[in-house]
Amino acid sequence: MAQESPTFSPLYRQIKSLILQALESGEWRPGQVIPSEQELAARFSVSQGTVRKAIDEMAADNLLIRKQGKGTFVASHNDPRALFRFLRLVPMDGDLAPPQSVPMDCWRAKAGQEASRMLGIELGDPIIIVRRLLKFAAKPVVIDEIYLPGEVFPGLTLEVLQSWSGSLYSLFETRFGLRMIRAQERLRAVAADRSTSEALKVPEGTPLLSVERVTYTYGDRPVEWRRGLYSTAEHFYLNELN
Amino acid sequence: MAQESPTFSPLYRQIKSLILQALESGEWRPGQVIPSEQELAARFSVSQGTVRKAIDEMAADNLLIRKQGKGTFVASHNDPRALFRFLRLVPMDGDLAPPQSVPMDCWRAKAGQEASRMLGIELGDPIIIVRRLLKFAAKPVVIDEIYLPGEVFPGLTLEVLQSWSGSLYSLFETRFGLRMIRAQERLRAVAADRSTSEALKVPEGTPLLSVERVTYTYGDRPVEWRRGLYSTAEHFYLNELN
DNA sequence: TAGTGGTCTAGACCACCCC
DNA sequence: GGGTGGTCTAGACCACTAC
Repeated sequence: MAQESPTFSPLYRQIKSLILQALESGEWRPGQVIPSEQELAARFSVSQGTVRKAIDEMAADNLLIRKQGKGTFVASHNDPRALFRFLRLVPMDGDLAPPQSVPMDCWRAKAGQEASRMLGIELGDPIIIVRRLLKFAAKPVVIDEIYLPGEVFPGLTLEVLQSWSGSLYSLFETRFGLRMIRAQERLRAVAADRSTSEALKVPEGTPLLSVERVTYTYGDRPVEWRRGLYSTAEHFYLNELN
Repeated sequence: MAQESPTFSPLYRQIKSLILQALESGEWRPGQVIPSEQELAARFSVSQGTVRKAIDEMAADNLLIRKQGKGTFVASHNDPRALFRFLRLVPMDGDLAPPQSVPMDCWRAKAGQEASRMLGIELGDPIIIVRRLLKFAAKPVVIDEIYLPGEVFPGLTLEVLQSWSGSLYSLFETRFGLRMIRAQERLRAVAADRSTSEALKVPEGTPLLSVERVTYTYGDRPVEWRRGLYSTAEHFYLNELN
């Protein structure tokens, strides 16, 4: 008889969003354990099974990582397994060695039409632009141009980038407390222009894979827009379809 | 004290593989309902919760589709929602209308080096090669060359292809009882050769997206290898990274 | 009203990890 | 031995669909 709420949400989803809030607020940091399922069940006054289902979904979303016998951990880009989560480039023959990131340039600018739309900020807001090279086995394969909202990355300079040995997202997470959750990539084929061809050491006009990526943090907030040009002479972009 | 089995498999996974077997054997066909969770629980002598967990995983794998109040159904490529499961091409501005498939050629041949390796068959085994165009809004965007193991597709001819109005995989499923489960794509950028440029109506040398796909049916058995050349002037390949 | 999947609970036991 | 996540069960109730 009672009016059902038109936006009915099961208990475990409410628990999920409470845990999400705690993550967002930094109550538990990347790499750390979160409380056990029993503790969370007590804290939220629900059964362990309900907490379990919430955590199940978050583990499927790559937000948490379960380890039997040890506990549940906040996912981190410092984890070496996270390195290839957003990088789908694979050498055509052989081994999947981690690439070397070579920051080449880093400067400040004002957001133009496209950057403001992609990053969800106002026209003219401060942004940071990074140019960097990705090398596989000492050979240049990708040139990236990365656009970041200036307010989110205070104090980001070329020096900071160059002195960091891990991945870019690992730097963002450690230094700016910003965790990348998901991304969307748009791929096209383009011809190498002069400066790109020099950077990647390919003839001008060579077909390259253009990969535009928008990356989101908690709450589906876009915090990075980048365009990469991939030389696919000895590598390909691998995609699993399920 | 007892020796633990080194290949321990929980009950719900055993149930899962039993249900998988039933699917493979054709006991329930694509689009049909499978028995209710209660019935399956009785059949396998386990609790409903265990069956439920097995079905949960299979739904996540896109093998089954749950519909509250109605039942659980075998996933089918005849379902219009399945159309874009393997096709990641999206128009740059606007609407996602279903493309039109235009089969151009279909002939028999013997498997060469590459085809035999990709399809897991012997060198010289009979294969079928299909060439077809994909049109979006009446404009040619993709040219596909598709390699199929001959034994799996008896009686496949250009006529059969041309008289079928649905998707290719929907034809395979309906006519040959073959369900495509997952696929792996390798993307590169290449330059359009003469014949491709004519088919896609682009200048020779235009950068194109080369998409090589291997598609698998039950039991991870490869049953299709195709190479598509995508014109990315007005479309892009969209990929979600989670 | 009856049947389906979806949620929630409580409790028992198993597998794994660390002390 | 004691803690963690992982499995399995049984039962109650809710939400949705069909008739």
